[in-house]
Amino acid sequence: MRKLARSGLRTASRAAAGSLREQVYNLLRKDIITGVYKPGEALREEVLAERYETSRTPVREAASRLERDQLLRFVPNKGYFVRHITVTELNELYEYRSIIECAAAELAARKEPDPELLAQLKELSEVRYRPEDRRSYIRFIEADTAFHIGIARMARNELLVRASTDLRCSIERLLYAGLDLGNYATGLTQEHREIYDAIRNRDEPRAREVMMRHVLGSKSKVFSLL
Amino acid sequence: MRKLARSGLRTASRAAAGSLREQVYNLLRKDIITGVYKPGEALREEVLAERYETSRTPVREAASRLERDQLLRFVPNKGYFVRHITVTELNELYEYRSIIECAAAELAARKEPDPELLAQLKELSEVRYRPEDRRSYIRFIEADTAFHIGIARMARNELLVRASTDLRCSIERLLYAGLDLGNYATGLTQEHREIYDAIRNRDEPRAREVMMRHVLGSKSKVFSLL
DNA sequence: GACATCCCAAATGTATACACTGATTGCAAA
DNA sequence: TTTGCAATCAGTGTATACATTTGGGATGTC
Repeated sequence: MRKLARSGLRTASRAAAGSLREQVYNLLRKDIITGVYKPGEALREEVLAERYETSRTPVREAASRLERDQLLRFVPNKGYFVRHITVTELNELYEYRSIIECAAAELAARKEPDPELLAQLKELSEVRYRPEDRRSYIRFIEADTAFHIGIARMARNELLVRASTDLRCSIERLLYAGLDLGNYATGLTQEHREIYDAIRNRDEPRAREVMMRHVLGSKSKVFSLL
Repeated sequence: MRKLARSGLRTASRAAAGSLREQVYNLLRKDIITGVYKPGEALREEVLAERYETSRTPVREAASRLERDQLLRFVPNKGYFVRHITVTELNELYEYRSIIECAAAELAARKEPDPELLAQLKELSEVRYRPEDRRSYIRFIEADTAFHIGIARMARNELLVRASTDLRCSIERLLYAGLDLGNYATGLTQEHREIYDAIRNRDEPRAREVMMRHVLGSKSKVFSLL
């Protein structure tokens, strides 16, 4: 049985993707974000181990990370459950997001820019999606994530980068939920461009302000879908 | 050998302190913060397992949490190392701290206060320490942590509470380092009182401003010890 | 003497067996 | 019929055996 598993796809992908716990983390994270597992669903270690062709140990380590990412809830002696997002938590999420990302935008505008990062940011800010085109929407989500994390990178603060990265778990999950609900992301590209411009112009107050509008706009779009 | 371990102190403390991984996490965290392990020191899973009278499994889970807390650095296939704090990281730490804690103070002043929490905050803000008295200084550190996390609680945002809690790992470590270096914490009690007053008076701009001064003051004190 | 190669040892990475706990169900007695 | 107790079971908590990787040291050759 070991031999069989080892000889599968896993071995090939392993060298590329790192340790099993990382692979499981990435796969499980994606499956939760994209809605493969429904909120409230119980995830048992053994079942997950089978599904991802590994043992409980890497699954446990991946799951405990996902608990920190707010995607899973852990109950001692009971197991892991896909988190529900309550309205209260949604409010807290966007409040926190505005704190982190507005600070990141302001700092990104303040500090000496890395030309390469700036160029990447420009490209990312121009990614659009076509309504009704699921694939282009998914590409947009990925660009959106890279854009927002890129701003934290420009702020040159690893703790902010990490906070932004952590936030994206929850945000992407909402964006994927919006996928089935209509044209969530209308107008976001234009806002991204404004944020980029403010940062390029080293205009700190405007960078903060435009980012705040962007976050609040996203929030009200999400709430309108409820 | 198992039997022996089970019959030791551990069994008694276990029910109180929760699972072994939690116990190991708390003990190891404390030992790193208080300087039992020196920066750069390599911590091997098996050795830690012996030291805390358990096996590698809970140690691994505790260590991976401590890596997220910025107390350990993990190198694949090599192990865990107690983190050095560089000057760059110290700057980033205080920059991030000011973002999180100023936002928390402002929100705490904005939102409807919980009377019980407010009373606790008042008490905590009054804790002083006597110079040269190591024990009173340690009590002050604990009160300081509870005070700052308490403000995040008043802000009624779990994500902020968590961010503040995470920050305290690194901050406490600095405070314990200051323990051997002199009267680090002079004047902090007075500043705590000002922060408390601003929050009680629901004065948002002042809460933010006083907290900013407090954080920047702490930062320059830490830097002066280098 | 220096360098390259191979092998071994030490440490983590993973799998799995065993322990413990909490919940549920079934049975018996009131 | 209802209630309480006990036994069983499902699932995590922990320990440990085994696999894999990596770095260093020893040995051999140029």
